[in-house]
Amino acid sequence: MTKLEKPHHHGDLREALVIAGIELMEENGVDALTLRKCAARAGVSHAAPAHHFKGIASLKIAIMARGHSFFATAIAKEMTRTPPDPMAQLQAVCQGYLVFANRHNPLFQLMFNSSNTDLSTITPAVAAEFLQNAHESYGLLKQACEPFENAPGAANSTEITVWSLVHGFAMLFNKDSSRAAPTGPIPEFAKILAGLELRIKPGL
Amino acid sequence: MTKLEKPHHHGDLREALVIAGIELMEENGVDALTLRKCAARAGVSHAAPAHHFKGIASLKIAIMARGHSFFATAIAKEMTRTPPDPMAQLQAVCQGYLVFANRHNPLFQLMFNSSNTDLSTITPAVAAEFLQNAHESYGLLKQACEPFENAPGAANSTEITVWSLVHGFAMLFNKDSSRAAPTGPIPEFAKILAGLELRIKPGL
DNA sequence: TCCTTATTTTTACACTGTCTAGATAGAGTT
DNA sequence: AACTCTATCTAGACAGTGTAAAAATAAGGA
Repeated sequence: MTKLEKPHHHGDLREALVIAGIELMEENGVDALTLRKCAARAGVSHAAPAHHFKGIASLKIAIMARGHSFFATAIAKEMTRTPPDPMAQLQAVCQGYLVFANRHNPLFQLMFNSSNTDLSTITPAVAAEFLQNAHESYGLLKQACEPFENAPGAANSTEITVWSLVHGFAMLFNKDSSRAAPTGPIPEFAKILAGLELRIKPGL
Repeated sequence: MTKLEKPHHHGDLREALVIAGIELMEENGVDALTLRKCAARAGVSHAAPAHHFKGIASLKIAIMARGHSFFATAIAKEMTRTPPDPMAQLQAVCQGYLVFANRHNPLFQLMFNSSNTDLSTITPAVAAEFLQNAHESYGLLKQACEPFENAPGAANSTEITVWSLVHGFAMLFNKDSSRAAPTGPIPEFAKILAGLELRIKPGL
């Protein structure tokens, strides 16, 4: 069979389904993500995905894994174009975090919606990929927190604090959250982060 | 007609649907919330809810409003049983926040899932009730932040900081979040909050 | 070539949200 | 009391969804 004819096999249906899902969400929001629509967009029957993903939950995890990969890339890019000052680096991580949450809002919502994060019924390989990619972005933040002091008796308090802070800020005060502040203008996150008055570890 | 016979009218179907929805979620998670199941549990046909809510989105908003009411109550209760020291009060607010997020996790997830927060197609009265109740809990947090200094040039930085912090912490580090820390044990939130080193306003 | 496996389609089913038309109850109004 | 009018509810239908099973097709090796 020549390459010009349409083969029965798709070639890389798995990849096509992930891409289709991301596109559907970017175009029409989280709820537009549907197994059948993904299949249709990939040019394949609605039951075809079953051979690559155990079900819609499994496909969602795969999409979330891809999202976390983009996420880590976005944060890393922001870091590389920032001078190696500790505070500037940490600001860059948060900047990347918030920019991604804005630019890929539906994907971001999916990634951090805990009702999708039931890995128990998922193909182990897909679950593993998701966890690894998710840890990647956290590693960048952890690394950026390294130079700063922690609270006494909590070796990781800074990273927990900053992660909670930036994540909560992204969830609550991004564009389109109708619940947002009954309390005047929202400060820039950079100012919020500076308000933590983090201290460089002695001897650095 | 005597009160003993079953009337054609339900009596308070609207209320019954809200309760049914909350019960369904508490029993089987967020995804168990379904228009038809709510109707069934309220002992009514699947089309009956249409007269009280424009659709499932509208019912969800009503449930979220009820949730925010419980939420504010839980926070207020925690405040009243705490001595009127500013820092203790703020800790109490966060304690109430996190306890609620744990004890009513599906409801909490629903309340803060922005994909449900499209008020544009909703009955205005339902939307208004939701916004009012949502602002109630925020008011308590704002009030507890009142005694503390804000960052220069941001009159509300403390409340934004604390709200982001506690909300992010609740989302990321509650039980069952499979993405949680690749980084050792999670500190108590009280320690995290104390780490902010908030200062009482001069003259208080 | 034949067999085996991987991939996809077809068909079917239960469940969901929504819409329509019709039935019934409740509350006036005259 | 009879009549209307409105609110509420039921019954039925429809398109879309996820999932499962069986049949068809392609790909690759023996």
